[in-house]
Amino acid sequence: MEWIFRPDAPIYTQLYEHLTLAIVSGTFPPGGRLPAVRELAVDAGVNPNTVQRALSELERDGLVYSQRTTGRYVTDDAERIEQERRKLAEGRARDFLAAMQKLGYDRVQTVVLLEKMRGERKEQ
Amino acid sequence: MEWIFRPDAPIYTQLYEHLTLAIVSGTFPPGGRLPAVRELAVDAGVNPNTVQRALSELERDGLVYSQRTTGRYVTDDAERIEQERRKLAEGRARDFLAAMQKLGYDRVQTVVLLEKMRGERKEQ
DNA sequence: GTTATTGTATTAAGTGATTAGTACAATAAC
DNA sequence: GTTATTGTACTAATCACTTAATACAATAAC
Repeated sequence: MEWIFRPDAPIYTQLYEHLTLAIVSGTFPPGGRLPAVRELAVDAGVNPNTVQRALSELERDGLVYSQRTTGRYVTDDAERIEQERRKLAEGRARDFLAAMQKLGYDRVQTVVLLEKMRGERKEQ
Repeated sequence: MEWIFRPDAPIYTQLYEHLTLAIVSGTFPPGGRLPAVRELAVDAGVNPNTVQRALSELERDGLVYSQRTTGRYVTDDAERIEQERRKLAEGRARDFLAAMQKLGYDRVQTVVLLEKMRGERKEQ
């Protein structure tokens, strides 16, 4: 995994987001074991505590759990993972619509804009 | 104007965004004079320099200009303002589509989700 | 039962950015 | 020409947050 950190946000935040996406998109499959804290830390070139912090948040979200001496695992609950994916998507959508509304775009205008932007994006 | 600042972001940033929206949405009309730095500062309950910083960014964007002793004014150039509004909207849309793609939503699914969220939002 | 590997807790240091204080500069108004 | 009002510049202090260092705890493996 390629770790590149922007300087404008905390490392642990970026780790957290990367890992969340990796789980939600299936890169780390349900029930699978994650690399150990120290392993991830070496891999990413950061302090173990920084990784620990990111993983704690994932645990808080219920996406991973830890077993004291064997390591950390992605939750078995595939439904939970899918639920998280939907929750993240709806949050994004909600924020987006609110921002567009503040800019004076009603929903129709918003969708029209999205359609107009077709072709700009890679693939999809 | 009601100034409420969240603790999770710099005040000057929030001022900048508020003021940008006020200009772009016509609350501060083109060519109109803005309140003085010290006036805004008292109104918002912050240090004048904090207001100054936000206004500097607006100036950098070309949305306002200052005349040394008479005050600051919104640009006359209505086209420029509309251009900024579009630019902001397109930026939001771009970021949104990118985030949704990372979550595994293609464009069709994204629009479907937006439609499904109708009724949740006030007015519009 | 010893050891190695795992996660966890606690504390401290560093770092950077935001905000405030204060003084300066320009000019419109009278 | 004086004054009041405006924007501007510079420096310093505060503050909060992130990261690192270090030590502890649990248990699987042998």
